[in-house]
Amino acid sequence: MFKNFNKISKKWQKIWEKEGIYKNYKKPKKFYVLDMFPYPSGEGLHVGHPRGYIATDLIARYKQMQGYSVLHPMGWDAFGLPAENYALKHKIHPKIAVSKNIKRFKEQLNKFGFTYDWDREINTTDPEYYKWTQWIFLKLFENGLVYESFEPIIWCPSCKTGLALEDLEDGKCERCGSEVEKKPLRQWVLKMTAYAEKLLKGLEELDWPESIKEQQKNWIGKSQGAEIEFRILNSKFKINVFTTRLDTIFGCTYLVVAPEHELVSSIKHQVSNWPEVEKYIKQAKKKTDLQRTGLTKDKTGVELKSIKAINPFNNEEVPIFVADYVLPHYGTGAVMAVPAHDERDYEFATKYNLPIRQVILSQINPDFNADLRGKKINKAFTEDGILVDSGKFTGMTSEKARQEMIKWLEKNKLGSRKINYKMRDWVFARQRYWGEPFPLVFCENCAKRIKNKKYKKGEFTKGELLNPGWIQIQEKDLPVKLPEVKYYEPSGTGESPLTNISKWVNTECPKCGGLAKRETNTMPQWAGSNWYYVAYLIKKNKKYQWDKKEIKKWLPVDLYVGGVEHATRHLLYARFWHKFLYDIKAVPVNEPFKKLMNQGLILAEDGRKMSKRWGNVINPDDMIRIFGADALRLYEMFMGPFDQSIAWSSDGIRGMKRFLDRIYKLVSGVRYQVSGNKNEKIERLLHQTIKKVTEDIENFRFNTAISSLMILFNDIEKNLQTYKLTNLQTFLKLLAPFAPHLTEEIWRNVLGNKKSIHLESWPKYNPKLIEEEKFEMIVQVNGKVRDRVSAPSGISQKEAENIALSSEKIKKLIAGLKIKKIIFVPNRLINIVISQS
RNA sequence: GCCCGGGUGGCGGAACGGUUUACGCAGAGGACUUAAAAUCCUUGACCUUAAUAGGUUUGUGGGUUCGAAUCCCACCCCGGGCACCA
Repeated sequence: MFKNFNKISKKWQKIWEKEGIYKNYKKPKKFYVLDMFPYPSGEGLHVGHPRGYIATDLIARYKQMQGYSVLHPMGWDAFGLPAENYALKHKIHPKIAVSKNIKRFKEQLNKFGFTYDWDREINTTDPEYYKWTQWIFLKLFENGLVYESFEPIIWCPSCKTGLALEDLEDGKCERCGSEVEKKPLRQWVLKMTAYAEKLLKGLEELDWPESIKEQQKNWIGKSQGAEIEFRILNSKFKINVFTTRLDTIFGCTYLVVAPEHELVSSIKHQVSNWPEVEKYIKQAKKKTDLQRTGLTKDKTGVELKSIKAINPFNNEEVPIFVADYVLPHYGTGAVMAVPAHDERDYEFATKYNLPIRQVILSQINPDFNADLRGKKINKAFTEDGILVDSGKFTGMTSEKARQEMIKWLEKNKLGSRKINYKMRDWVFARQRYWGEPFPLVFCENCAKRIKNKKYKKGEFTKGELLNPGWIQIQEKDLPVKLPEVKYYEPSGTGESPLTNISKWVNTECPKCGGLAKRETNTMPQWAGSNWYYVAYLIKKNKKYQWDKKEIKKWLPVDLYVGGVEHATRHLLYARFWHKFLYDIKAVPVNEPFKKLMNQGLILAEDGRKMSKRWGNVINPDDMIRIFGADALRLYEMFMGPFDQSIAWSSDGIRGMKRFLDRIYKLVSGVRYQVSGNKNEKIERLLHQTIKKVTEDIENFRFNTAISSLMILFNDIEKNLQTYKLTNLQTFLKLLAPFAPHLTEEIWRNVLGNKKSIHLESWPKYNPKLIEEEKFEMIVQVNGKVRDRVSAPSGISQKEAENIALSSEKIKKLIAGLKIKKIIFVPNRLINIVISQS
């Protein structure tokens, strides 16, 4: 190996830091480029982690050269289960573990020569930081977007905490892989569903990968339909059902309610087979969602005997079933079953021998109709069609019928238009130590006062009235600090370990001054990452001030880079909080991240994920030691398309080192023409490269940008004597964002420039200089390449024909055959079409 | 089951209606060296041919087109997401 650049790299990193070349925030145009901040785990970084950071760094440098004020900060997401589990395993306090890990991560990152402004470094576990996490929570609470719930939630028996739906992977705990259970638990829940429509709508204007938008859209899961009221025969009770297929209602032959449905217990005296029903319900409630909804599972259910519901459209009496395939938390927890037109209902009806009645005819496939009508149905027809046997709606299309039927429902006050979302409210409490404490206390006295309505108007906030007894800590008393403890193991009882610290728990009520107890649950890991992109903007002297001027200056984030795995977690949560902050006018824009890019994974050479378990982890420290930071940076960008997963290759990085060595060798060892004659060929290649590299960086096609830089350099090497110094300087500028250390060394040390290359301006290309004067014309006969001839650029079809037809090869091929037509693509090719003999 | 993304040399990939295989890696041959490493030069899919040359080839099969890796239809395989949402 020619030269190890590590000393050089370190030298420049120090100088850049000292000169503060990345902290130029005075330019009028701003660019905020953000990485998804890492979780400082005990394992340290492997070469896959920095792939996104290299890209953002490259873009930061590129934008700076284009004259932008570039903000590129970095920080640590350090609360939550992984840090706490790591601490438990290694028997050190999470606070110590976190600071140790951060130190390690920072060292590793700094070796890459990234442009981070470390003055703005943030850490979600810093009380000064979580003061504002708590502040946002208070605002949510105050505005009635937080409620206490005692519903059974998902519980991980290994992590000993409740989880949100989003924390599951394949129905198992995303952190430890354990089978989860259901457990009734006191919970704080955020009303994320109140923002469902805004979250969905906001997606439209975002420059995000379509697949991520699609994932969020599916997660939000909007359906438009109708809610219909079914009366119960001989009873005051009613059942409301939600359907998106109102047009099929004449085919409804029974109703199904979830075991949790309130109707079931309220009318149990009228149910003749109650013991049987009760048994079924008990069993169903024990199951987790996975067991209940697992795809292999057969549908089961039990009829509520002696009870009938009345279909408001035809006054038909239909039986009612309890079945666990109906979900309690979606829609009304009850459905009208139309077995002829819904696969699930069809399956259930077939199993329990219930009538199947077709009311929609297929317009596309009449065979299907013949089968359905009269004869035995063997499959549900779930598409739209034409209504039959549907009273006055017969003959309408599904679309039209849905409209008319809703009108009819609304007129007769039997139902209405309704929109439902799959997304659920966010279970926001964890029964663990290592998280943000809630800024809430419980006061018996205030609870009583609220219940007895003995309070002054305006004394309690919306949230306090919604959750009687829960009182907000005042803003001036934030942060509520996480107490220092010796033992922080989760109790497993569903109570947080904080419960045992009576000194901390017992406090004074900020409202009435009476005795109060602190909330002992903590916030989930995602809380701190919900607003960290704002935190960078408002940090000053280790403290944070909600500085609206700074926020306005920088938001939204212009470019956000990170992994796809956050599609329905962090990226949805953060958008939710942001939209809330927008509504209370704490931020000036309604979406936080304008453009999003996902980096692909870097897999180990064996094609598996890098993991300690497989012993296939590649450490960037080693790569940097052997090949240098620039070679590693360049290689990670060159490997393949940025958003695609790709396997590491230890040979590949060697090639990059070779490329850099060649550059250094050439520039430091040879004299070049300081002034030379104008060389059009070189100018052309140079300007083509400027264009290509610029466009490729804009489009995240770093691999092809690098390859065009290689093409240019190969030519420089070959024809060195014809290149001018300025040509070489242009090449170095184009390479600078990719290989910042080497280019800086050459720029300042070898070429003797005073100012950093990273403060130079980005080269511009001249479109006129790109045009070629000659081109290689492809001559095809019947679409097959038969010859290549040199031709002047811009020639007409006639001229091209003459050139093509004078080619000996072509003459031979078409001799004696009739030319049917000639296709000419200017500056590219000519295709002679002849009749086949 | 549904929704995305992807199948191109020995390998990573490039080209997204017009030369398939840019650029890089690995390989082969050569130069330098006592030798090796490093470096530099040459080479570069497959089949037929002594060579010239011709033919085949972008997962498979069909279609549109003067011309398809690229557009359309059907199927196969790999990766990811969602999953009884009425």
